[in-house]
Amino acid sequence: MSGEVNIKRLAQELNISIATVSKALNDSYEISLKTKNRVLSLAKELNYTPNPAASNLRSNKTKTIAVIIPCIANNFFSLAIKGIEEIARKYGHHVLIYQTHEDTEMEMSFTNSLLNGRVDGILTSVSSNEYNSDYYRDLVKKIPLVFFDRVYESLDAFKITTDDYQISFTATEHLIKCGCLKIAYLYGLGNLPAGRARFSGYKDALNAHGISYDENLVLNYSEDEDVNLDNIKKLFQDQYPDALFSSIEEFIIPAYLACNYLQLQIPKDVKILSFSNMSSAKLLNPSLTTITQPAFEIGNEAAKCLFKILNKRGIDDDQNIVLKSSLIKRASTGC
Amino acid sequence: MSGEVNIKRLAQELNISIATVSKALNDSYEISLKTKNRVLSLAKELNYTPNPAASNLRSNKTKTIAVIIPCIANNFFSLAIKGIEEIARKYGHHVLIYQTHEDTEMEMSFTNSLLNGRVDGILTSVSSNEYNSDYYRDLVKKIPLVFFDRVYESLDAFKITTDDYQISFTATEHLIKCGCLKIAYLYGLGNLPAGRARFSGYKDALNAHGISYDENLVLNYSEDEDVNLDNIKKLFQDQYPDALFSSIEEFIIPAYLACNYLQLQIPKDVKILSFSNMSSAKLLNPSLTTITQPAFEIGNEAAKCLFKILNKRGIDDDQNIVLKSSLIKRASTGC
DNA sequence: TTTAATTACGTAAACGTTTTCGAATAACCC
DNA sequence: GGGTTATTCGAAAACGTTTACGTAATTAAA
Repeated sequence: MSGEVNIKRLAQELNISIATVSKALNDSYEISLKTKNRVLSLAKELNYTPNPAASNLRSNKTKTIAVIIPCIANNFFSLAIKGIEEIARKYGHHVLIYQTHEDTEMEMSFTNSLLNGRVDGILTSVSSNEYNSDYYRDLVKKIPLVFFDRVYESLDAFKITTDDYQISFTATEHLIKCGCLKIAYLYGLGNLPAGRARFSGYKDALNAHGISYDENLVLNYSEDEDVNLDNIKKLFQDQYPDALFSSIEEFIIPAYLACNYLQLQIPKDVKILSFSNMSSAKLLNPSLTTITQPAFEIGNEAAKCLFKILNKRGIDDDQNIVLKSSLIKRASTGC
Repeated sequence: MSGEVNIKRLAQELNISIATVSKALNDSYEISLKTKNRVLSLAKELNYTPNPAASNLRSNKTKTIAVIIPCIANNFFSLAIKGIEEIARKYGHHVLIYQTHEDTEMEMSFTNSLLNGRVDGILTSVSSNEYNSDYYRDLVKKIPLVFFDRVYESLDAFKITTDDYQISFTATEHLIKCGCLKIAYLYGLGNLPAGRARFSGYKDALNAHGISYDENLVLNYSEDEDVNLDNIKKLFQDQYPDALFSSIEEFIIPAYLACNYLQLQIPKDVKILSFSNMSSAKLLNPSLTTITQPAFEIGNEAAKCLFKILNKRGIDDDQNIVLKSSLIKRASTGC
């Protein structure tokens, strides 16, 4: 009764050739409706699905895409993946996930392992630890690829990003309007365009309001949580900032802890604002003013873009899609 | 110069047969060290990696595993995936991710799509919406599979779980010791063993301390956030509980919001305790007492278990691994 | 009626590996 | 030196599809 069910078996039981079966399954115009129905119903009865390896080997299509991100345990990326998955399902594609942990070597190693036909295309959000655009300049010629959020600006490639500069400017202005004059900047994302854009928005907003930029108020992110906590404490003790503007979510916890430790009242003594997709931002003590990126939509758009490429449609479309983030004002900035 | 590089090309350039190349690449004992080195170095030079589809088709090995979970944008699952990925990398395997969104139909559909040789094995955390153990009873005979966290108890299969009953008992006792007498239970996970175990721990702890169980204090989870919020408000207005014990993270935000809305002070008027892997639990207002599952380790153990099966080792080992969760006492329970 | 076009299906090659089996050479034993 | 055993490699089949091409039967066009 059983025994592996493959296309040959279907052909035998129906007394037709395997070519006919294959074409019927792929809804080819060469096959009559009658035969198609016979094939389909037997396939269903026997629970037949084509062997992916064989199909892929012959057709050079995998129905699989890869997502390469720094870390999955991050609100932004897990939401983005959710957005990607939704589109992948719609197109019947499978999704491979790779985490680089911000390690450029790993990032390249994963990517290279996908170039032998394992996937049809790649969605990637690059690591912030090194800027190797040479590698990606070659890569985009080899495989359909869409960058999202963490992109390489100079590259002639498809990119989905957000209005980092503008929203950062707006957010800084908000702090200024709330009366802050010494706004510390918690710097993340290294040399990536997103990191630089957020920083520029901050500096330009200061400048536009006649506040001089002070590099002593800028703190760089460390991958060691404890170091960040210590650095923030030190920042408070040395510079007495009246606000913290964090460019990444990872600073939130140490920032709040430092305030607790130093008995600083938020927002009375210091105001806090951060880029974040943390769902509990509204429940923090006090609730946190955030810049929230449309993470799900970014994933969604990136995937849509990739499938456009895979289906050879709209390649002439604009290569850059920029989505808007939103500033959600809450108690941590006071006003 | 270029042109697709495959095993035939390597063979030609080295003037040996493709069989020899293949064996050399797979480190076969039949091949001399000298030839192996020649092959390996040319492969490296040409950036050759075997075509996965061809390899898989012939060998019936995919070097790929699948992870099927309800939702990736959930702290527990994203951490678990991180744990899974770590092991998968160690074994050089790729990881496919599927989200069921608690939809049993989707869950079965995804799973079925993996039975034609797309993956070597599956890690799954089942949906809570329906209890279809018949399906899984058949499934485990067809493909290597390990359940984690959300398992089917009765099944003769590999399962990685946590001490839900015991930790739930302990947590309930903690609330009782803090003086609570009307502890409401926010019920999640439907009919799954984890859901029932957590509930039993709660009830048995009440019983052990001479507190009678009141079903009016039990609230069931709804997938609609607003409904949960309304239900919690209603619960407060009708039953005046002095504590909320939530069996899933999803109740936290509506619970806090309801308290805010009704001007109930935590922990003075009502104490809150919840299962959760939320990293910001310590920053909530007030900080939240949690039962935290070792999510990363669960993923880790589940993956290890799967690779044991795939490598046909230790099949005689115990099929069930139970890890310990921890009760982290914070301000929301007061004492 | 003849010819061309259309429809519906089959034959067989191809995709890039892995693996079985056989063969050739070298090494060893008595 | 005859026979056995290692060692090292190659020829060819196989994995389960897809697809270019051929062909027979039917239909349409002339």
